[in-house]
Amino acid sequence: MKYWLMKSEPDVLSIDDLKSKKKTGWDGVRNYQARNFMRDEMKKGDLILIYHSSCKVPGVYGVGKVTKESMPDPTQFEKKSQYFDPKATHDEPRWFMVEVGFVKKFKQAVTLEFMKSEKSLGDMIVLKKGSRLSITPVEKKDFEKVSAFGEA
DNA sequence: GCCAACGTTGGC
DNA sequence: GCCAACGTTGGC
Repeated sequence: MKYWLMKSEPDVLSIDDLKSKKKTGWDGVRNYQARNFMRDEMKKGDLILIYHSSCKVPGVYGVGKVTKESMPDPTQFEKKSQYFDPKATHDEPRWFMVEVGFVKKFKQAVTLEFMKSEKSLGDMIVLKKGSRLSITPVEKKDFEKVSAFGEA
């Protein structure tokens, strides 16, 4: 089993949205590295730190899990979608997603500011300067530490 | 709103 | 295949 961190803007999908929807297709990712993680590496049962970006207090707000593995992202075929990709075909989809289920919302957010101050989390990719990747693998020890902080 | 960092595109 | 130009991300 692997561990991941997935970014979302709370205006688009917040941890509360995920809680009320129970699960959702993680559509709209248009970055090849992130796509490859979803297409090839994320497996059912993997746990996910749900991170909120582009908001007042960026940080990890809860935990999700992979409930369905790799499938074509339907928004690439929808002409009216902002994620429409004219080069994608049903025979050869370009973009893939996984389905993410709600696990829990932390008692307290583990903020970016806090994670930066916590030297033991220094290896996390999301903390690296200039890191824009919206899906990143997370080490088990870091997942556990962040979870512990969130539930403290 | 600014801007550094990064990814993608396209001319050559 | 290089790389300049452009677009996007995301913290601040």
